[in-house]
Amino acid sequence: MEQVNTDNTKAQMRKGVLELCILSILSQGDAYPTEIIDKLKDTKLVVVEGTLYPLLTRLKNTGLLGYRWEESTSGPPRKYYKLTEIGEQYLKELQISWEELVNAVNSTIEKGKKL
Amino acid sequence: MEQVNTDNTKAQMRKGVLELCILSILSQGDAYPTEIIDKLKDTKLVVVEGTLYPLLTRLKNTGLLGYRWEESTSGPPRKYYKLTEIGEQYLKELQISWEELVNAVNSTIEKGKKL
DNA sequence: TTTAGTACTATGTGTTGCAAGGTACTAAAA
DNA sequence: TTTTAGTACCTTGCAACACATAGTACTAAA
Repeated sequence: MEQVNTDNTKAQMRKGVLELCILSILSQGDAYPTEIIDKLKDTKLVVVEGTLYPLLTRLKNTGLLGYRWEESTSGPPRKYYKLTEIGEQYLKELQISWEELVNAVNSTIEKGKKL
Repeated sequence: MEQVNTDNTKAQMRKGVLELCILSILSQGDAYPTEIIDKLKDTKLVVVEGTLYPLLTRLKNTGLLGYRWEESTSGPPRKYYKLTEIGEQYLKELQISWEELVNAVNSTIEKGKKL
């Protein structure tokens, strides 16, 4: 018998929506990775470096993000990421997909609650 | 430059929530796999056999589901899955996790839309 | 000159969704 | 009787992803 692992499922649930959240945050203004992690933490979405950095690189390589280096007075230079025009369009698509998913899941849950 | 792949992200978004949806459907009453796929399709969540069967086996092995065989007059026998008591409790937890996720993501999106 | 804090990067692992292919049962058509 | 269509279940192999872990490097204060 395998173990019941709620935490694992919670982690799985977050897959995919991270991309949406990161693009949303960057639509508010440029940000560097550590800043993004803090902002996600504010909304109860805990993401660690090992997750965020590869994801940002992926988004950059697909042309959704650009970046620039900026000096810091309190440590190493920061890599500020910025939403490209393609990224903005893509974000709108993802927002629609997200709404559709929420509706689909909620309608399934609602049907269950009726009985 | 890699390709921008919306479909892939959509698929990723659904990860984890499938478990929630399947348990929700089974909370409405016992069902066999093909039936579950049809019900998910009704709510715009397309799931294929290669996804569902391993998932059902996993849920059974963790004790969240049980099953029984039932004869059919129109084809091979059907494997009816049923939510166990542990499964019902687990479903409640997942529903809470889902609500938390929706709130977290929506608050991130909302902040973006303000600017 | 050592320590603490900040920041970015790389590697390896486990889980998962899915495509593709396969088996087997029933009933109706050829 | 054989073939075809419909239904249903199952397995294998792959690619993507999140994460743990470990490492490098810069600044400032102790």
